[in-house]
Amino acid sequence: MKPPTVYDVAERAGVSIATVSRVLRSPNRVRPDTAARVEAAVRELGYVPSGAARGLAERRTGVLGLYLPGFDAIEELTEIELPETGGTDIVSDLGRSADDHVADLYFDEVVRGAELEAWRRGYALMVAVGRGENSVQTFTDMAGRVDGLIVLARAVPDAVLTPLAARIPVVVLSARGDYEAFDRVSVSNREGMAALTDHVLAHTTGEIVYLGGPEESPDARDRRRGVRDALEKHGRTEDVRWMSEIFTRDTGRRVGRELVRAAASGEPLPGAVLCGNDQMALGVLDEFTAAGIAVPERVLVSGFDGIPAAALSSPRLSTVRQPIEDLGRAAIALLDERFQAPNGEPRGVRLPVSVLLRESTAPSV
Amino acid sequence: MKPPTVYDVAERAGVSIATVSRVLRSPNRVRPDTAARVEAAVRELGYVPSGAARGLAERRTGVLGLYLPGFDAIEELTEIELPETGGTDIVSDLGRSADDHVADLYFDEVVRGAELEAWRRGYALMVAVGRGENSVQTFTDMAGRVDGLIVLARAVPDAVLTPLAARIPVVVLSARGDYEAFDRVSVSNREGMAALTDHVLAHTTGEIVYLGGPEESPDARDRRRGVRDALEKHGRTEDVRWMSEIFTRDTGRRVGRELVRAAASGEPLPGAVLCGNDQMALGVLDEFTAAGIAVPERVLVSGFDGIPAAALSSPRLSTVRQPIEDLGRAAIALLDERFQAPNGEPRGVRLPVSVLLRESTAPSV
DNA sequence: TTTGTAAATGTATGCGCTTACACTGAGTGA
DNA sequence: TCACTCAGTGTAAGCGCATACATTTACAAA
Repeated sequence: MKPPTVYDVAERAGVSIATVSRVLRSPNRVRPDTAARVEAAVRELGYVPSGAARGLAERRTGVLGLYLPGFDAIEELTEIELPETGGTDIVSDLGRSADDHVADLYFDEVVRGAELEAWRRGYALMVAVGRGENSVQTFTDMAGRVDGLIVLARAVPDAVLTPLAARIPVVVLSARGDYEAFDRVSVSNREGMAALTDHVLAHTTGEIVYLGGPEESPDARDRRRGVRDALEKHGRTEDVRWMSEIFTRDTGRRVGRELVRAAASGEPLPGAVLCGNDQMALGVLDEFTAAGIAVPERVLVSGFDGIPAAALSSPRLSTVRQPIEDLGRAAIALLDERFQAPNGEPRGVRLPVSVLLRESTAPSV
Repeated sequence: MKPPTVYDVAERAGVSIATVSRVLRSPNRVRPDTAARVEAAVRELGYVPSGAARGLAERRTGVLGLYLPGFDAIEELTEIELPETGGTDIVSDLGRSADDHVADLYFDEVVRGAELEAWRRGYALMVAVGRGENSVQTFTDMAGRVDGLIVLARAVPDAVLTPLAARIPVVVLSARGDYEAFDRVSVSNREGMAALTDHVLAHTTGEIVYLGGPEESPDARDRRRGVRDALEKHGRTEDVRWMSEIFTRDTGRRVGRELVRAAASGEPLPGAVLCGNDQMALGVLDEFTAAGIAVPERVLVSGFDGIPAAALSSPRLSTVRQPIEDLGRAAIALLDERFQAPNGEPRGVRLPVSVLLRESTAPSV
């Protein structure tokens, strides 16, 4: 049974398809009684206009796209069970440690921000993620169905992105120096880290350990640069021990243990351990706390990201909060503005970060 | 400058549009060298196939839809600033209470689950939310552009949903007794609450306070029924004081204060305070802790939902975790199966909940 | 060489809608 | 009475693609 079309509605209402279309698009251009007849026919047939046909005829879809590179969480997904019976699973959850519960998938917040802003402005949002070798395919697929597109920097080869940008508005997220031909949104990663480091340097004269993320990560690089900026400002570029590790709480614990051990064997504790993200910093805190090393009295610790857990630790963690959700929102806003002014100069928006000074770097009194 | 079409590509490659289409859809049906020529032309022109045209011709889009009713978070959104300069905002965040930071928008997880599963299965997901009086419009708009649709129960009038379901597969989320003609997914709200209550009743002989959500909320109603089920099982339906309030932490605090005050003026403390959600329970805990009333030694407290904060409180909160993310995932899975078997019986999937027994209801030793 | 067959490609149609343009008829002013 | 408007409606032409069917080509067999 085929879905009804304008033709069916037109026939039933005794009008032409043009009139049907008008009733749906510009109701004030038809006489009220014909409109009523058409609406009745629509209702009786359960007619739903085909978005594809409309999009084709109108050359716009009212849909915005957000494209993200694939991430592990998807690959790890297993088949979901579909029980009809439900049931209750009773779990004794006593004595577990209250930790990595908070899945802090960076993308999540971007997606949510984009969704909220898109909805607010009356667009629908289509989200797709690349998977394996089909990712370019997935991307162009999506590009073909939207009026504008948001892409995470480096998620798509330039050879694909550049020609596309000539067709529809494209906003690049987290672009750094590159992508100057595109509208783009980023956050002040580097400045934020510099400001936090600045604060820390003002409160300790000891050695600084910088526990940063992997060399390849652009985020990690920016944050490292921020640290260096602050060190240079204070003329203390020699006081630092640089480390590059993966961004996990376990990494933080491991490094924390090493520092504790070193201290036990007589070496001085560093004045501060700056971390490239909150998870690492929490790991370091875990070990310091376990070893009875008082933070911030004996050593300062700081993080980056502003995840919720950073406000629940003890001591609470000084950190830099990135407005990730705003990243998504701003991108949608940029797209929307680009529709108004298709040929303006590319805009680069930089969102401010918040340096949250909390107990873990409070100057020892 | 108009986007290139198959015609442009065909002309450039010196072939017909049919061949271009074949190169894109079924590459093994064209000679490798023609394919190469076409691909070159595609690249040179920056051709991106129109999703609308394709959808129209193929009568499918590869897109699934998720429709949610509007919620306050959107209405409250203000215009976002788009600064070009970035900057750093330094905030002294000392001494703040570490609390409602975690925005636990129920929908979030549904959306995320649906996204993950859709991506995993190679679909794109389109998410839309209804806003004000245009919501039906938004809904049909979306319905016209997708191959299948997920809708939250009651988000759309039956008069709209029923005829649509004859056209494309529709899955209803959180359907209760109704919606039997649709594929649907729900969780064992009632059974979960019954199981948790059962556990609590086994560990106290005192009065039970049930601090539930608003009467109108179907969720609240189901949970209340679960409590009643357990009370009946234990023959203690008289031991309970029922309360219906809005689902906030402040509500919990207010009620907590009342109980503390009553206790101070000589009334006995209840044996347990069961709450309709975690936020309320955390509010109650806040006040008990502040007043020095030991939980679980003097009174048991439980929540519902399994939000992250419930695992970070002290004592940690016993609660029932709903597999919200799975709700979204299961819905997508159902849709996908429905594509295989368009005419099967409607399926009702019930997902199991997990009762998480933690310190807040641990039997006093 | 001719013929048969399969692979490769082209032609033409239709998917369901919007909209420019053409047409109709009722109302207007002269 | 007769142009002349103009609101209301119809006609028809695409929008860009996939694909059934028709045609051509390549190549093996006769």
